Amino acid sequence: MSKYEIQIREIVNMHGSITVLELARALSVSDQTIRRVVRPLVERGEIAKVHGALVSNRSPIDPPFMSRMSQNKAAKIAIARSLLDLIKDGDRIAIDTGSTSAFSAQALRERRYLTVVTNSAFVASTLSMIPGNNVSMAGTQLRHHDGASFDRSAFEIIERIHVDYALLSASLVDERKGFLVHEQCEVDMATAMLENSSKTIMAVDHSKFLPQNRKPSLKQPELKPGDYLLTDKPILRQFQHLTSSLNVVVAE
Amino acid sequence: MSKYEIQIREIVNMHGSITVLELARALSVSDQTIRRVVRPLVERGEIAKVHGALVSNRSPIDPPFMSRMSQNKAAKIAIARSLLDLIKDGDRIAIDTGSTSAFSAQALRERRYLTVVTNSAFVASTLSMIPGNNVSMAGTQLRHHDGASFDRSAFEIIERIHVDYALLSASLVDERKGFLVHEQCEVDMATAMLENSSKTIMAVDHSKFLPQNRKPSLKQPELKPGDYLLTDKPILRQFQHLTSSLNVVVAE
DNA sequence: ATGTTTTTGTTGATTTTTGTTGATTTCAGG
DNA sequence: CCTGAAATCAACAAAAATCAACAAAAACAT
Repeated sequence: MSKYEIQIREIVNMHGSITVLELARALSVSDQTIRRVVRPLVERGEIAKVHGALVSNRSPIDPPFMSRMSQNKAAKIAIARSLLDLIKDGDRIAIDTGSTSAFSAQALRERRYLTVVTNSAFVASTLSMIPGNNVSMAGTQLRHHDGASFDRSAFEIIERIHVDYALLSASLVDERKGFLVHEQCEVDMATAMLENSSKTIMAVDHSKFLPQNRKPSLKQPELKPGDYLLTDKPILRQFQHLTSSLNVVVAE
Repeated sequence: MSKYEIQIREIVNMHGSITVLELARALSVSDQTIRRVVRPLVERGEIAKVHGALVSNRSPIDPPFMSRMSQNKAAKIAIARSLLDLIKDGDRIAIDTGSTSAFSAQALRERRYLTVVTNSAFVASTLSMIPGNNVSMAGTQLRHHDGASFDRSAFEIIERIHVDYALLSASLVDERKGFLVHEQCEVDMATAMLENSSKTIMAVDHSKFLPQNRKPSLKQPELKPGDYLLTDKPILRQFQHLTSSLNVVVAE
């Protein structure tokens, strides 16, 4: 491993795309050196190379958020549309971060006079443009991978506004432990939303019921009897004990 | 894959549609090169092509409000792109609301490690997805017509973060009174941003120099000598006294 | 110090990309 | 259906990027 490796990765990712010659000048070495150092990086797939330039494979075009958004797109859109059966004009709703929520926000553009509170800048931006809506963005500093906020002010605002529904999501549904996510701040946010809403809507597409490579371990707050579970395929037997007290809505 | 691919996708998506020749000029290459680079993109379906132009096939999911603010789109895009000459990787910038700012945010996706503070949910959402950026959303309750916030917390956050540049806009440039907007809260926000930045960039397309049906009456804060004025046509004689102490940048 | 190993820069041959020219196609309007 | 302007395509020459090989420099161990 060369001493330039870290710098090169950093610079390439920072620029998105840069020519070998520019990089050579930046590090004051010859272009040939850059080529040599870069070769193993390319082989390992850490950065991509085309004739004329090195390009970061962390493409700014479709950042992680949007790419996550496109996984199981059809299912998420179906779920988002079935949400429209629950949410009526004038309802008040808290919406969490996540790709399903992003699609839900798109769908909810059909509704009017919504009161929305969310910690996702994308959701806030989408729904704030609708005339008649009253949208509050909770939080200040935004995470770069999904444009969501989890700072103290985010919680203060969630806790200040009481809503009819909290729209939550999860990364994995575990047979024994229930709805799981990756980060504690997400649990905290879900808890705050749940506590300040009359009913909770948990939206998880069927892929969340399948085993995953990156396993989340943190448990979402307990749903109340009568809360909703939105999904896109019938609940398998081994999960039914989790959903027996819930209103299960299967989209499609 | 060519080294221009990322830029081409970005520009095409930003414009919605653009001719091959315009794109060639934007990247300072020949039209033939564009055609060659674009061919595989079209084959892969990443952008669409018709006789005469390249058109973005992005789902309506992506630019929710870009279409609504399509007045003088070309001019605003030109201004946004010329902003890239001023703003470098790692700069700190405050961005106000408005369509020019929205286009600027799109353009600034090319930059990395920006510190951004804005009261526009759209700008915040757009730039927060870029890896390395540090984006703060100022404010909570969002106006429905532009997704911007002007509540007390918005000002508190603007005043807490000092930046290199404040990117401001105006609704009309008046020969005698200078840069005008419709609402007092916009003036207040502009003032707060200006006071907490080293340099101010005022971005107004040429249509703002023409008489308008709905006349704004409130005066934006005074620019400092050495501040920037970005526009898309040369300044007419009768306005030159307003801009004499400024760095005027005419896009295109 | 000395010899060995590794890294780096230089050179010229090779490959890829780019710009230019002119022929061909497409489109809009009579 | 025809015509002129604009867009596109094909082909070739020029420019730029890449690669391979070798020599110089630096780092290392003894």
